[in-house]
Amino acid sequence: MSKIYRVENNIIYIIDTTSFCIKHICECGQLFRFERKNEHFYTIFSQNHYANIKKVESGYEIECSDAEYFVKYFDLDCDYNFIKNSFKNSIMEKAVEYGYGIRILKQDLFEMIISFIISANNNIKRIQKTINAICSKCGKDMGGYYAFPTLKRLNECDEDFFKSVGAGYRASYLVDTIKKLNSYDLEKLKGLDTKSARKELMSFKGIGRKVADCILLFGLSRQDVFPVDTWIEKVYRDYFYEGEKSREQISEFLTSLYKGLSGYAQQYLFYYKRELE
DNA sequence: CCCCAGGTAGGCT
DNA sequence: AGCCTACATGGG
Repeated sequence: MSKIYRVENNIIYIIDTTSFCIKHICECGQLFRFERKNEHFYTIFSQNHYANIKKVESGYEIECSDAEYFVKYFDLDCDYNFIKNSFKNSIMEKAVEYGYGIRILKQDLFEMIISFIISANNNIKRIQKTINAICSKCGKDMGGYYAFPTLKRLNECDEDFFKSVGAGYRASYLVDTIKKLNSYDLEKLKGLDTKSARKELMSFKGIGRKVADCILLFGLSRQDVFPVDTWIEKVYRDYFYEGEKSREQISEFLTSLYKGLSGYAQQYLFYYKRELE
């Protein structure tokens, strides 16, 4: 496998697009802070960084605040062709063909915790709106865009504030979890096995099995998880059905099928199902 | 009026 | 352990 990118003057050039499509990356539900300017130009915000991703004839040009950060963020050294080729059943082959350019982003852990608490029983449009409002009101002004707020800054926000930006009944969960995070070392999660880390995450308000699995996948790069939401429940019913199961049981079942590649499989299936409905 | 959206918490058996 | 329901808010 040869590199799919090179870096020059803090610009990342994607030179192999067989497993890189910015539409797929942005619209498979892993990321809430992005702007689609047009078919060929997206902007992504992560933590206190930005990236402008432009489609060009030879691939993509990524002009950004920190090339090193985004090489890691886009998981550019991972061989997605190998991953895609390891899925053998017909539904996965269709899903991979459809979302060929998906990559699982390596996002900021704290940002994932706050974002996915907001995501519960919510729709993507409103999740994006709420998170953007939190950034513009509490995030550092980076000159043209806002950073995701720090824990210290969010600690000053009360329940009424989170309701005012559209968090709804999740506002109290946010306040409670932010308060607990003040005396919690998130770094220690990185040293735990997936089950233990999940158990830790689920001790916070607003984090159940599904939200925990999203945080594990997108914030801690754990691939042995299979977040089950309404869409994956439909996927189970339509393509994997073997009797009634709870969402947790579906997650355990699909993880037992896809093992260390579960997270990837989940994203291809989520994107496929959601785009086709 | 209903149901749904990347579900979870709290209360009940 | 499982099952039930309320939960803010906006859209179809």
